[in-house]
Amino acid sequence: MVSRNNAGLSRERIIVEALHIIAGRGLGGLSMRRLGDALEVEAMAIYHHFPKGKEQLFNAIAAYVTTARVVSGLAEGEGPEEEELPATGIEQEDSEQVENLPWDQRITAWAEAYRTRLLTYSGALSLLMHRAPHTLAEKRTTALLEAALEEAGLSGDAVVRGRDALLGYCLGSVGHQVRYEDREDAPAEAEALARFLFGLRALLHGLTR
Amino acid sequence: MVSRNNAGLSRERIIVEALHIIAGRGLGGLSMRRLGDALEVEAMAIYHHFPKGKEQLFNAIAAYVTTARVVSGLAEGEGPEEEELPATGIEQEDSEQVENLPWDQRITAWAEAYRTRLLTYSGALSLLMHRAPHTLAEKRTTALLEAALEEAGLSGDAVVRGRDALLGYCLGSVGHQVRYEDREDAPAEAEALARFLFGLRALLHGLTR
DNA sequence: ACCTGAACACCGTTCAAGT
DNA sequence: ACCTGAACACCGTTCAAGT
Repeated sequence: MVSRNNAGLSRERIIVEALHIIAGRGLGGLSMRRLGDALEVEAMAIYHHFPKGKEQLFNAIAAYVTTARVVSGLAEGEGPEEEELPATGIEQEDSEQVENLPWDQRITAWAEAYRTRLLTYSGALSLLMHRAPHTLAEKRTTALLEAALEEAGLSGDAVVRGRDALLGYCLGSVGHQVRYEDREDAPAEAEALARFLFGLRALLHGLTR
Repeated sequence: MVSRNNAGLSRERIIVEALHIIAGRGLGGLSMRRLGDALEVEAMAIYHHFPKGKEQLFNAIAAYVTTARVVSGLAEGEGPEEEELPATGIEQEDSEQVENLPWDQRITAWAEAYRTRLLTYSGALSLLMHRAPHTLAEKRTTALLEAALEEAGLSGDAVVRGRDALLGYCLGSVGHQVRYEDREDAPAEAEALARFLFGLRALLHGLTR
């Protein structure tokens, strides 16, 4: 046993460690060799879990970041793949928690959680701009938003357009915040959240009247 | 004269060529060496115009993409720097064209132009997520949006919050569109524009009631 | 099945040198 | 002032080999 073979390598461990490096040194600071070092493994071992290399790892990170289970801090299970995942008890708990609220509170609760998740992994935000992996989480989000908007009285094209407006607003609101957060005139997080909710309420109001 | 020295190198030529490469091969396909080849120059010549290297070039690209003059297809002058640029006649013409419209049409005209610009350079969209260069164009946008919202009756915190909601919505709406455009369920551009305007109208309505 | 280690082509950047 | 060309450290990825 001359090697530092760590035997515990998995897709999720790799993704989590990659996100750790991204958080610390930025997306440009993530290299396969550095990732291997952090995992106490030769860089080439990563290719056994992501045969298509760094691009596939990026896709997996994008899927991971946009998967709801992550935000709950309950990400010890399997990591999300490009393929769909079977539902987990945890995710169902999350949605039941919210199931009996009025439509606008359901959307607001989802939006706040999504925003938190994106902010937590803000270093990976630029990965999301060109990747929309098919995940179960994405389908659930679509269903949640469309059902809520229908409950609010929307129908026809307005449902899918309203849903995209909300998805776009959340993505862009976080993007705008992250974009400006290294500037001297950047608002504190409390004010950033207040602005997010202000715009969200306005959008919801405008969509449903 | 043994070299391929092209003598016409400038910051703007470099930026434009870089955006061309990004459009063709993606952000990851842009390397200093490839950029040098496209400019018919040794890669190291670029460092004379961007002494701090690729990161500085990325910042300049981000500034360029978010500068209004570009969208008019009138970008033959000097490129935007990280520092402010003096106003140009072209930009003034643009704003006068719009100056006498009602506030909501001013915002909508700006938003459509901004969206077009971001879509034109969508390959560089992820560069914007972590860069907010101080440009004259940004100050003008801020002024335009805030003045329009005040004219609509907003005051106090609502002005800056409404302004950020609009900036976030535009960025995110384009981001959401680009994100999904390689998927089979992606809407055509006409529908994408319709969705953008639908959400924008809703947001404007909600902000001002 | 899972990981190593050498190898290859490519990359960003520095620096001394050329004009 | 502006560009070249060699050099260096680092990178992604392939592949044969080890266990």
